Amino acid sequence: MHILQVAVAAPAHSDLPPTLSYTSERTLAIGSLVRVSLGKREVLGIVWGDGESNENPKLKAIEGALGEIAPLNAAWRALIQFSARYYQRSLGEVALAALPPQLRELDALQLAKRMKRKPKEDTGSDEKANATNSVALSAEQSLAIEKFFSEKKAAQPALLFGSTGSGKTEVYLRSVARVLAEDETAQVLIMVPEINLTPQLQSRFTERFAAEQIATMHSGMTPAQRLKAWLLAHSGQARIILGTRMSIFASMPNLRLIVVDEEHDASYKSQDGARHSARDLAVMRAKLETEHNEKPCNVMLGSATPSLETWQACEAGRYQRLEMPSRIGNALLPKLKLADMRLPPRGTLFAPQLIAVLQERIARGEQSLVFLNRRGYAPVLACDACGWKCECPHCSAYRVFHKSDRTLRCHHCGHTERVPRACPECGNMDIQPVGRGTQKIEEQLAVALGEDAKRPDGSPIIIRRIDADTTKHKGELEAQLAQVHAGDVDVLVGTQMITKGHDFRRITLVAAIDADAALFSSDFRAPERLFALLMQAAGRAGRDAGSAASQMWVQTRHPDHPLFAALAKHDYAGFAKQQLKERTQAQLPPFSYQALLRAEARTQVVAQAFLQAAQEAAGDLAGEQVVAFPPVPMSMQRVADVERAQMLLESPSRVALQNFLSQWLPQLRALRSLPQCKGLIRFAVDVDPLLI
DNA sequence: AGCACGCCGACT
DNA sequence: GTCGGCGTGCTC
Repeated sequence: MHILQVAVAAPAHSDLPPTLSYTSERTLAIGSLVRVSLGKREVLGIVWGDGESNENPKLKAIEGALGEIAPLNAAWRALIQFSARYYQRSLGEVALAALPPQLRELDALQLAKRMKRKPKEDTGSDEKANATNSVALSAEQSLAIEKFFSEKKAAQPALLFGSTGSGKTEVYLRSVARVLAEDETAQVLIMVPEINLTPQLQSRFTERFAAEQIATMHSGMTPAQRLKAWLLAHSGQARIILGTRMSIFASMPNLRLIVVDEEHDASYKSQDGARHSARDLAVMRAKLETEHNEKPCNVMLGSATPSLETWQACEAGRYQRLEMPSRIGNALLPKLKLADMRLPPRGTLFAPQLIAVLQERIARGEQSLVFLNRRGYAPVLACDACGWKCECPHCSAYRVFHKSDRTLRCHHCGHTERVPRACPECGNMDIQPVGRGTQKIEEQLAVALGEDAKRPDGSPIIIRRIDADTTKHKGELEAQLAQVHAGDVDVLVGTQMITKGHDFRRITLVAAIDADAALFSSDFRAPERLFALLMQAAGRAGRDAGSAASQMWVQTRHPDHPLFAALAKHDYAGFAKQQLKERTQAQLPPFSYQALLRAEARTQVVAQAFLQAAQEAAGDLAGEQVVAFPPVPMSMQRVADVERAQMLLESPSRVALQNFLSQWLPQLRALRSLPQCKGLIRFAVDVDPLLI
């Protein structure tokens, strides 16, 4: 009789140990998938070890093994183990969440049927005519690839620092081709921030590697598609895996290369469940794969505006930096123009100079892009007489006025109501939308550009708005983008979603309506994000070599801010240097490490009381290395009638913070029974939070 | 997390 | 008299 240690989907902080012991008639390889009974139900588990465990004589036997599926390998298990430890979640929770949902639900019969079905035979036959590397490489690209494969220490992470349009994608493609050609079993993982925003990257991979099975992984897929993609990767049939942050946990037995495109993008940080950073895990995974396998696994992080964490790692020599400063075809980056918003009267939406240049572009038959670079721009309804605003009854937020169906909607809890005819407080009939939504920007822009504005052929101008509202149905985004590409649109108005991933070759002017909120934000990462956003937006313009006169306009009341000086020179390095200096002085990341403890409760008092008790518990453990700041309400204090508070922990040492958290968190469960914590709903820790 | 057991309000 | 609310407790 064998005793197996099995990881099951136990929640973060139940009293259960990391693995549960079961007996088995026959021995099973570590990493095998098994069905086990847990309480009254049968769940999927992963064999994590086979230690003798004599303390419990009445162990249950495993119900069965999923023998058709190969065991998960040691490198994968090491990644799961690391992630559970680092992000302070239970092993089972992380391990099982990393498997496709359908694998967990399938009963043995269905699964056997699926496995028996012959996987589609490789139609690409033997001539893997993959590398149709027809495009000539620039000198910078060649050098980057050579350095990536030769100069660095094995498995040292590399940053591909290439400006917009420098051809990073081609470097990814060549690197992938090289890894696949060197070893016929090799697998590569390409991660992108949001798959639906990067169809161009996806199609370039499918075209270039037409003979390869490519598995895509993202949250928009159906459960069946996810299972299929997972099996393709796990079995090694798919050698290229293209996916969002979830794909970092895919099982790839022969992983040799990980590419993280737009590595600075915040969507690599999960915002629910185990709040992991897929970018950081990619670096760790490459290291673990190298340690556990015979052949090394490399990791390449690509960005024109890297995260300051990554940049600092290069400065410190921990990462290799591959630089590609030039744009392909010598296309010029647009010239930065600042519209000083202190000059026109307060409340002016568009600077007169901006309107003038927009009219010029229209007259020349060129396209422009106008975007709102901050959230909270949504229009709210307000009463002039008594000052009433359309607050959500369940959240500490205003509901947003949707003109199309005349409703007030809360974007946090979904609460929706018809727009009231009169002010609910004082009965005043004159309630007006305030604030600037994209809808309003679109309307006002039409007014500002004037009715007499005409296209070169004399037809009326067309302004097109693209935002979450106009693209919520499938295919709408693509259809609208196609219109832009076809030249049927003169001015494109939208949120920052349109600055991501799409090339608008005919756009010669990009304008950011209001950059100021980020300049003096309490969030220390706001300038970093603003710089990246504006650089990315600028990259949308002037990709065609012919458009030497393309411009990037930014409206601001602080035109002298150093961020704009760096932006004007497209000088990320200078900007990073200045930011890192500030971060050193303030002892902020990457020069310190942070974690947040968040609490949710019926009342704010209880949420804070719990954190208060947690802070007291931290007292002895924290030592001098870890500072626990006082509890504060979260910036979104109430969502769907749940009050939220949080507490920041900071340490100059990652290890000290880790050690502290792993001792502290188990103690916190006991605090729930304190009288002042009655009504606490849940608490969770966020390691390396992006938003504080 | 599920899924039980367990003790108090409005319904056929 | 039951159906069902969600509070507390357990799962190898």
